[in-house]
Amino acid sequence: MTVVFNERESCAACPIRHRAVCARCDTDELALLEAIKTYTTYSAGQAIIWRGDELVYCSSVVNGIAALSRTLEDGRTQMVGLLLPSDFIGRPGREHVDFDVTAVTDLTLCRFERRAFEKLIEQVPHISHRIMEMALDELNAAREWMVLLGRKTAREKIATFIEMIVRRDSVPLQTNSHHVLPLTREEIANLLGLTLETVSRQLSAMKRDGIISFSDRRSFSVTDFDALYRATGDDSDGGMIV
Amino acid sequence: MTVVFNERESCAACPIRHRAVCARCDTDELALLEAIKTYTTYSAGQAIIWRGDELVYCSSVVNGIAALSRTLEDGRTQMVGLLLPSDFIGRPGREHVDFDVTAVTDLTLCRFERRAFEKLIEQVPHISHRIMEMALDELNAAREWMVLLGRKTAREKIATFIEMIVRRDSVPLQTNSHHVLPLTREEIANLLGLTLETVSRQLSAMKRDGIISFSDRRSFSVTDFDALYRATGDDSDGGMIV
DNA sequence: CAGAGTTCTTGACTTGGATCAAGGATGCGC
DNA sequence: GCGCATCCTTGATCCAAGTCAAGAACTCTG
Repeated sequence: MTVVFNERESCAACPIRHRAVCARCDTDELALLEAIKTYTTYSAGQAIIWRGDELVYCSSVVNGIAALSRTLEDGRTQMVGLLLPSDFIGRPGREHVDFDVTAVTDLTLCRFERRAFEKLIEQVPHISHRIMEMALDELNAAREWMVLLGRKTAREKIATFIEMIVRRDSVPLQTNSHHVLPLTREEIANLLGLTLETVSRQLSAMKRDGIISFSDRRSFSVTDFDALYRATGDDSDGGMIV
Repeated sequence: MTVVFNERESCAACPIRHRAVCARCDTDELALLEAIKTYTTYSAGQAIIWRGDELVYCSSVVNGIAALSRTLEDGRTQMVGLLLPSDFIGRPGREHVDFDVTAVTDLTLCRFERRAFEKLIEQVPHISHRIMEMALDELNAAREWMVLLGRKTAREKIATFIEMIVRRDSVPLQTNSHHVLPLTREEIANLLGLTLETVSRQLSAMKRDGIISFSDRRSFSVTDFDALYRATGDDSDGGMIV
């Protein structure tokens, strides 16, 4: 299991030191961030902020998973992103929050008061440069997800999601290693733009087809990686290029 | 109509001077960009770059509209963004292009050789800071679009699209001002994750319902703005906050 | 380990949007 | 201003995924 980061440790020992907004900072710059940081923890399922709230803090995910989502008037909800360790929450320069943020698992955030953080960004180009890189990467990921939401079938969506989980856990890919679904069926549905029944049916179908097998409802392994990849509907060229 | 920017004019006279990647630059910094810029033009329908191509240039749209899109193996295509004047194309730090880029209308780009541009970014924090802002805004827009693609009905998608066009053209909003659809029915379909037949039917339905009226196939005005807004399916609170 | 609340699965039925098909409008080149 | 290509509209039919419903499998609490 993940070792929980001890809050008292310095930034130098932080598990996301080399991937988060601080990645490009040298020791002096890190000290400036360290001076204004605080940690907060949330337990699984807890709401963190709501759309429309005043944006008081910008944060990095230290460990755990959070979700960004939007709910329409009648209750339809769409997740627009999963936030993993090192991912950034908040938009420096904005007064209000644009999406609901929820803790999917138990979660630790490294938090900066927004105004102070904005001042720091002006002084420390390494921070804005890093946020630029991260935002451009996120933008790419969001656009890939738009293709999934707009054009893929339920089967392709599920296959893409499974493949994403597997790729995230283990490079290089190997058959039969064990993976955990971090989300409930309903959360998967909200991420993929489906209903929970369709998610359940497609997972059962992929099990029946010998592509994946479940040890319990949340744990699976891939039994036919080729078939999984073919089921994603992705263009075979481009997939390799990245 | 839009006045076409004369290439020979300096950056100081550029129509996107205060909105593009150079927006935060002072006169000296602008000179550095000016030294490496070149202009290129494309005519409507022309392909600019393809996914997988080597990323040689980063560019800003000076005038016209470009589209970012991705096509799956079997030909299904999804637009993942419209690029309007001042929008940025390319990802400094990446070797390859991630999405196809096409000129939707006649188009002028202000272009920088990628390597040189990356060096400049390291020297001039105002540029990376501006790209950070722009990328975070784009990310928000992409996420809003994900909600549309994942959860909205055909009618809501079309209403949201129309409302977007109208808002873009004219603030404040007024009934009966004239607007132009910059895209064909098929392009609208690819942007909204629909088929061209469904787009056509929904536009006809909105005409029948007295929400919009067409003077020709590409030009319309809004006859019932309230009904249009209600048809978007958007949450009434949040919509106002932004 | 009993009972209550989740979460998940599966079946039966419905439906919104896709697909297939035909014809009309518009624009462009010669 | 005729011929051809593109773009758009409308109708008929189909099907993937949504909805509604019931019950099974977990899991948490006392």
